[in-house]
Amino acid sequence: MHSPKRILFLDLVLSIFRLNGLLIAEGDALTEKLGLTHARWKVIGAIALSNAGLTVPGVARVLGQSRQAVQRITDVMVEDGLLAYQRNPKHKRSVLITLTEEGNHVYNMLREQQDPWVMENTQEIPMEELDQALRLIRRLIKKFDK
Amino acid sequence: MHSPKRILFLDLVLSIFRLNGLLIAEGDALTEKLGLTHARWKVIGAIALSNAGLTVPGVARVLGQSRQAVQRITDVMVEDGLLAYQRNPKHKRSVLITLTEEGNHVYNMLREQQDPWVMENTQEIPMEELDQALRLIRRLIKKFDK
DNA sequence: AGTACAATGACAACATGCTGACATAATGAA
DNA sequence: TTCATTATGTCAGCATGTTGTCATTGTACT
Repeated sequence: MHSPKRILFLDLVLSIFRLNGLLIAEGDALTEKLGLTHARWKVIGAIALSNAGLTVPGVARVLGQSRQAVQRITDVMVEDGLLAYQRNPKHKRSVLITLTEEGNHVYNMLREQQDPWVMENTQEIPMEELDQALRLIRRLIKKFDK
Repeated sequence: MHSPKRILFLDLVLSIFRLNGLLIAEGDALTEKLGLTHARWKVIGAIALSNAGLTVPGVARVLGQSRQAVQRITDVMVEDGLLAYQRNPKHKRSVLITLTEEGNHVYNMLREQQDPWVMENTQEIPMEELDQALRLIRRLIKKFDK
């Protein structure tokens, strides 16, 4: 049962693992000067993109991670002055996470690094191809995310 | 500079992170009964697929990981009797990794789990789409793997 | 042959992810 | 309202990945 499809799929899985590792390395390199890491990059991005404000479990849901993993990151980022916890009118214990002034500044600098990086890595790739790949990946995500 | 392409690419990056996490969870679930984990799944697969025999840094190169990470896994798997280190005629210190009888047995059982899993998750997806996505991902891997 | 450079094993420190467990708060159903 | 269920914060243990360092072995070049 070494059908071509089987090989193709396992190849795809291994390639996802591989690309994931490389993207983490890219993220770390990209954010090194800012004192960030790839994990903090993900968190600060999620918070910056939210309009209504997010709680810790909220960020975890957005990123598809455990709330404990996110909590550990945000706690450190609050210590470092990038994030602040604010009272949540809708919940007595579960506070909202916001960017501090410094956090906003770091996010803007992050964007200045990230934008050329995105440009550089997509300019030769047609949007059509990006879109098709994204659709397949989303399809697989939906399959596994139950 | 919120070009559609930029959004698309960042979306793709986040989706890769997400799918990676889900695949790890799938791998853990798939191998749980065999006493494996997703990391050991990757290693045993790499070794089983190699004809000539692999060293620890060799496995690391195949998987795109650090040799130290692989070494830690293989050491435990040797302790557990799944792998064995054998003298390498080409190198005094860097031994070859082989599957023990038990390791082979576990790999065969792994295949019995893995094959239906692959079937189930690809039967509705045309090979063409898998192939296109794989090509794009490989293209990105090549870009970042320098 | 000799020597510089690369590859390897071994150990350590650290970042990040997961799950489990427990107490407390929020929510929904009877 | 009361009670069961769910959500959340917190702490702990563990698996896995990274990088860094050092000693040793292999390789290649002069």
